[in-house]
Amino acid sequence: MSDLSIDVVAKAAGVHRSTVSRAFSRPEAVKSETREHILRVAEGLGYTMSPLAQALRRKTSTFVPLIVPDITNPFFAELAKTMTQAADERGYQLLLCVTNGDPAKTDGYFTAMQAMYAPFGIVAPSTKVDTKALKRFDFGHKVVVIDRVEGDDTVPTVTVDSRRGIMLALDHLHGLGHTSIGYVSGIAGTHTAQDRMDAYLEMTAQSGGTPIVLDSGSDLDAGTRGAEHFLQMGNPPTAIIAANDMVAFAVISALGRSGVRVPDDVSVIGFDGLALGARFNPALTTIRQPIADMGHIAIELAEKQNADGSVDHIVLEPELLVRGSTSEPRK
Amino acid sequence: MSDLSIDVVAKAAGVHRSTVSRAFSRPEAVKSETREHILRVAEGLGYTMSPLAQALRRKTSTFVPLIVPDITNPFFAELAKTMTQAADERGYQLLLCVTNGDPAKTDGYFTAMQAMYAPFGIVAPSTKVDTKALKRFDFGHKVVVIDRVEGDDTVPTVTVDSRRGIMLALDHLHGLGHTSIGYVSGIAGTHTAQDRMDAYLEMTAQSGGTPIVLDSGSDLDAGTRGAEHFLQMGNPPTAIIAANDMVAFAVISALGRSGVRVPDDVSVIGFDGLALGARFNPALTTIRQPIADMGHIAIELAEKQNADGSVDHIVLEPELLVRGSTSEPRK
DNA sequence: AGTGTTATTGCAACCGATCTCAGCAACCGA
DNA sequence: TCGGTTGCTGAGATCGGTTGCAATAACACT
Repeated sequence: MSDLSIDVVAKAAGVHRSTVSRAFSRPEAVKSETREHILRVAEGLGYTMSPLAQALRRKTSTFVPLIVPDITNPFFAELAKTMTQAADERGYQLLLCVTNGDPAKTDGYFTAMQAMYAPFGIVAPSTKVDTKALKRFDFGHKVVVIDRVEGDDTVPTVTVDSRRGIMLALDHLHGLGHTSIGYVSGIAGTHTAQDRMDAYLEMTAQSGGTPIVLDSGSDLDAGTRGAEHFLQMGNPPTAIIAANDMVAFAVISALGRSGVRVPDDVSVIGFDGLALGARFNPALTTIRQPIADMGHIAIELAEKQNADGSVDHIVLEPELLVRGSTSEPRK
Repeated sequence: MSDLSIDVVAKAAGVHRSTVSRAFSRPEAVKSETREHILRVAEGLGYTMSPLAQALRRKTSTFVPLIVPDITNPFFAELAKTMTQAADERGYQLLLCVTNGDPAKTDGYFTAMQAMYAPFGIVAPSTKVDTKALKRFDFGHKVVVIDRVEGDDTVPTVTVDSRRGIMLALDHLHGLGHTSIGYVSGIAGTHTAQDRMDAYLEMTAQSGGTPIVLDSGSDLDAGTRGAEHFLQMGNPPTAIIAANDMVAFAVISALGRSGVRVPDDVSVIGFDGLALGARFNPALTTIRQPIADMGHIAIELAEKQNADGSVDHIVLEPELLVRGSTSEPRK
């Protein structure tokens, strides 16, 4: 039950250890008869190959690091979940690395992963990624980023169309009859977050409205501050777009503490489409990002880059998810 | 910048590779002069030891698997977060393994971790753990379980005192004037979940009340069903204890959809103390589990067992966290 | 039968460390 | 001055596989 090395199996099967090795990793190079015999013996012994030894010799492994700033944030949690699945559908093992937003830790993970011969990595950043830093590691040449990156086309990315998402939100709110719509930024200092805000600013201006940015911070308290700001206004907007679901939760919670009801007094729409939103009070209307797709695509992109060196930038379509936190403005 | 093996450093420092090895892993065995020189050279080259090679040779590594059923569940996410920290404070690397409740996957992770020479593992189960299954792996002898386990004292555990937690909740509610208190179970089929429910049953009976179990399922929809049950009652309880925070969220959300207000119409108290609860609407009153402590203690227990073979069962004290979802019953 | 291919398998070096053993120099006491 | 420690370093086997190369077997063809 222990100490099962390849030599043990080899002996038991009456062949050389290299043959056993081939039987597992290059089946076509072994006579099918022999192979089956070996496999049977191995099976009987309960033998599995050591990924460590394999990686060491092959100088490549199946460990795929997913680097996220905070696993406690449901967005990253959902990403981690779908990526785990996507990864082992393809025979990889996802290694979750949590940085807490500390760049030093990110660096640490990169060197570690390089040492583990990870074939590539996925980064879901909380701030604008510094591609130069990424490339200080030769490993950094094989990274897929879940965000838009600026000024560097050499790293594959997957994102959703922020403008389109904001447009969906705005259209939904306009359709309900809202004309005064506020915005609360927050949490992530990524390009994506920036894009959402820019889109909001631009599009409300275009439609003749006045942008009302309730808070533009990028920490966890943006939602709370946005709500406070809202409460202090003499003539507050009738609807609020939150940069992401977590912020929307915070906004609604803070508003509720002051007796402001959603959607009765003000409509709130989020951005992310977290499963959790369906269990919020009220259930959150939001712009859904296809998180599951993002996971699969990120891995495909990485594999593609490894294979033929191509660098793609995939932009996914978001989708409006109407639940309970938006309604017609009260007259 | 690449191909940095121990031999390269050895050559550069003019010593044998075994000396370099010692300089890193057994500093006291090398003349301090030599050691410092080696370290300096290594530093200059940007050298780090290969954890793979180390693990292979030493037959022990610093990889610590944390096996959870669902990382999307904030409880496990918070656990993962604190354990990550606890782990690398002690020089371990936490490997997050998500099973989705599939025992086969759990098995897979165990063999994998055994192959990686993990010194021990932590299991946060979603169902009663089968210690027999655990021990089919020699690795299984070095596992700490985050739950109470029955009929097997040989595996270390860390839990919180469920009875005490329920008592805290009941006392709080009684103090506010509630006499009719319902209960919604849910999500986890663990001993812990069982204990909470048993405690509720027992203690309300003791205080002369009638237990009202709104739902006793153990899936994600228990909360919703519990709320439905509540709505159909002619004379519903004035307060509800939820087996955990996620269930409480679902209860409040479902209640809200039917126009029932928390805490105005009914008080709801959760169990877990998730950070997310503070951002719920209303902010959730709950029984806080010391999740951070659990993480640290789990690792300590594992190390202790590794060191002297001792098997401890730590029971932590929960704590009442009063936020906005409970108030006096309406008359 | 003789020769050229091709399919299989064994051999042995190698991946990047660790660790036991042995060698050697400096040091101690008598 | 000599045997006995002690401190430090080098040699080389080893962990569990992989892989290029050589050897042999098997088969095809003329």
